[in-house]
Amino acid sequence: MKELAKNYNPAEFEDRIYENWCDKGYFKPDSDKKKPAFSIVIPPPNVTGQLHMGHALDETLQDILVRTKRMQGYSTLWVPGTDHAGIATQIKVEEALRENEGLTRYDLGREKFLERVWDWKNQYGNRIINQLKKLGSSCDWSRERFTMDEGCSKAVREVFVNLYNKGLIYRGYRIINWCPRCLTALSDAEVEYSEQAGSFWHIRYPVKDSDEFVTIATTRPETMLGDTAVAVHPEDERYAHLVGKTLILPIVNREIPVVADEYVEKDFGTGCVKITPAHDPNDFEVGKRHNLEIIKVMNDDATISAEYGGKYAGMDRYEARKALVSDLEAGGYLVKIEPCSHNVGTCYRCKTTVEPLTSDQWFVKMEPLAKPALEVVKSGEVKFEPERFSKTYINWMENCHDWCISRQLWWGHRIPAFYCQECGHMEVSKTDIEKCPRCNGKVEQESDVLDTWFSSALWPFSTMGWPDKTEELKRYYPTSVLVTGYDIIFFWVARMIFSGMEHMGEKPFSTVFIHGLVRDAKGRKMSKSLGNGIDPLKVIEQYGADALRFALATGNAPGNDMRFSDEKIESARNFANKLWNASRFVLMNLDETDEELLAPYDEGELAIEDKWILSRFNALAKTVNDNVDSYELGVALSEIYSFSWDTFCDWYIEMAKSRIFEGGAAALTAKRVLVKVLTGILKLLHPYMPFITEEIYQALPHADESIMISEYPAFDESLVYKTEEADVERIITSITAIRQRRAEMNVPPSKKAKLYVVTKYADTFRRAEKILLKLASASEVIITDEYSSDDAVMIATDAGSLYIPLSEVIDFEKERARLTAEMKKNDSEIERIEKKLANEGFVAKAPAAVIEGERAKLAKYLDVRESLKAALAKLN
RNA sequence: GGAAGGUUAGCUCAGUUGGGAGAGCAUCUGCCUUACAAGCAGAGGGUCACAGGUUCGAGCCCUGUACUUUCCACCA
Repeated sequence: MKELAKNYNPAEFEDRIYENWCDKGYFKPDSDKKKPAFSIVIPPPNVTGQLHMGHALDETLQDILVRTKRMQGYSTLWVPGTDHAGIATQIKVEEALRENEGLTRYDLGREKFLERVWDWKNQYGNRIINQLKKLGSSCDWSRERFTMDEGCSKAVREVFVNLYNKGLIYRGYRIINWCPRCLTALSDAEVEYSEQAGSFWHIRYPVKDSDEFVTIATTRPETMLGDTAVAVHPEDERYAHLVGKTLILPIVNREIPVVADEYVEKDFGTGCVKITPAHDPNDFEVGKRHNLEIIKVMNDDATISAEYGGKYAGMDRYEARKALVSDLEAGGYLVKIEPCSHNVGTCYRCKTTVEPLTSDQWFVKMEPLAKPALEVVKSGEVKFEPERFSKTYINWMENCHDWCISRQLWWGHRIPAFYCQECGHMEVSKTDIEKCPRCNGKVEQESDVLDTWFSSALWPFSTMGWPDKTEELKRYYPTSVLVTGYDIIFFWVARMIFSGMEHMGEKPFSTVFIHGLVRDAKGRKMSKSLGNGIDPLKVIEQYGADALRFALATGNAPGNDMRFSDEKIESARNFANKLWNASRFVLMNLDETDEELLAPYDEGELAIEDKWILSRFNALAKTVNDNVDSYELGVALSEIYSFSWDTFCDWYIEMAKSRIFEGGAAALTAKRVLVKVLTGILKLLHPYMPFITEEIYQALPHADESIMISEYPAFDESLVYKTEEADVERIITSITAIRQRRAEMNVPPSKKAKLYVVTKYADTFRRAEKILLKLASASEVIITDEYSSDDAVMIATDAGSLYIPLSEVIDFEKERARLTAEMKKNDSEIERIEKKLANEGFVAKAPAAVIEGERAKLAKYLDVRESLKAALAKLN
């Protein structure tokens, strides 16, 4: 038997334990085919990223599920891996390149630059993986994947070509979201909107060959360089006469028509809208309807183009805006400037204001893919937990536009389209080609890469070897549950679902377990710019991974955001310390052999408190299992917490002490029960706090090589002891009442006093005598039919009347007042219940169990009344 | 404009089919009781946002109001 160190110091054992688990191969799925399968694929963190609290929460929840299922006898597979994170990674490498060498990626060229990114990936790719290990994650590391590894890349090509051949991927000249900082197109999901203060410029456009003007209102005057029409509502009488007329675009002096389109709101602004098809999604649609010219006035970096910019060419879009406004004013075209606030789209990676512009891009046609993906959620085949997030999903899926998947980056999966330099033919191919299949001319591959999320969407099956028909897919697909934050339902969850349906013909997972964000103590989002992020690794260093996991897993409901604070982590650490010390106590009293301690006991030797704690533990096992099944991990954990601390430590250990210190057969029984229940607690807790539970388990007499491969406690019918539970609850009630009275009278525990008990549960009190002596500061327990003197403190409980002769500290006047007050309160309770039971509606309609409960309560209150009556009679 | 959530103790939050509200931290009192002061024993503290409704019974279900958070869409 091992002894535990005097103080709980997680840093001493966490790494050692983790290494051992890895060495033993416990994280690999059990090959036993008879075991049911349970599988999870990790939401792959960015390969160059660093562990943050969001990961820590996500990992913790997954690990809790995986470890629980593993102990419950499932063959569990948890696939780890990382994401190449196109834009994010490329930006980082470009920044380093600029800082260290003063170079841009163009200086290096595509090939050389990509070599640098791979170097970077190889340098930092392990960092995040090692950080995940620090948390205790029980992933099968032998199956670690990367979204750009060979297998995943193969899957990406397969999917791209299949979708292209089905007409679900197409190339087109459309208006898209463009980030002038990242120099790439973005999907709708990658644009974040933020409310910004702006201005509403009212500008006059003269009507050709007339003195008339129309006044348009715009928030983006600089785009007027690309105006190709002004639109009014077809039923707007104010402007009906102008429809079909021609306007002279100020400054530019280009002629543009007035068109009628229902898109225009008569009552907003001036009722006239300038139409810039190249730089506004709505205008683009209007332009299509009226066959308007598309004039793109901006370059990729959002400077004004030389072709259409005139004197503004080369200016940044905001510079150009300023210059234009001032020129308009000078020319007498500016009517007024109104302040207004409007939503501006920004790049989700760099927060630069996106520029809508027309461009040649690749798209995924969403409508046909969305259909089955909606069906599978609506039918409940894929369930969101909590349920409300399915509405978020359905709403998005029903309204999403085609997905722009091409990115003007270098880091990513290069789109497998090949353009013939001779005949212009485009060939989409799973394998690289060099010659045009039509004219044998030289081909060049599309330079764009795919959206990062294109490959993440395939993660549940690409990591299992698809497109090959592998054993893994057969056994572990669909996966059991996906654990992720609500912030990537659109980016990732939705796309995995339609991808799974399309390519596998089956959902990728049965349940989507959604969690919220981890915020700082003040409720703010943790962010680099605020500098309020809490580093999980530092927390682990200081408090241990178990404390971190506990703090993250408890105290909040599924799907809700949570705050992380020192107070929370300290409280978690304190719990670990409590468990540590309770275990130390048990261990320091074990001097028998492991065989003796683990030997099955005879039920007959059990004391009532033994049966009580076994029965209570059994109920706990049921609650924990039930709550895990319904993804209420926080509830499960807090049940384990309060049982361990309040029930086991504060009551059972204290009760067991008298027998333990006495020695002999009774002591052995007590020790066996202590070991059994403590081990049970450790097992239930192991998925939540894997390290400390293993460390203690190894020190205790134990049957399995490791706690993580032991069997998870489950409800056991043979361990229900209703009678003993009620008996011990009565004793606890009595002890609590005695302590309460003594505390009120300022009698220290060290001052012992006799305890006279008048009760109908004499046998129970007799069996609990030693417990009462120890926990109720009794010098002697006298069970009697009647207590006749009037010199004692009287305590009325439903278990009986308790008398403590402490005449020297008693103020009889106060005693009388207290007992009278208690009587009054008790009577009002009696009255309340009697009234309830007299209510015909209640008796007729309430469930039998509820009525029975009320009757039992009434009986208790009536017992208390008897006790109080007797006491008051003595005082009067 | 649409949708979802929140409003419960001083603070942060639980509260799972409706059956007289809980935890952690904080506060107050008393304890170094041979596992633990990161602890032990007690105590105080809540018209469960507000107004109606359903029900024998509502923190929980329904309607409305107020404040608040987030997401989506967007009228230039």
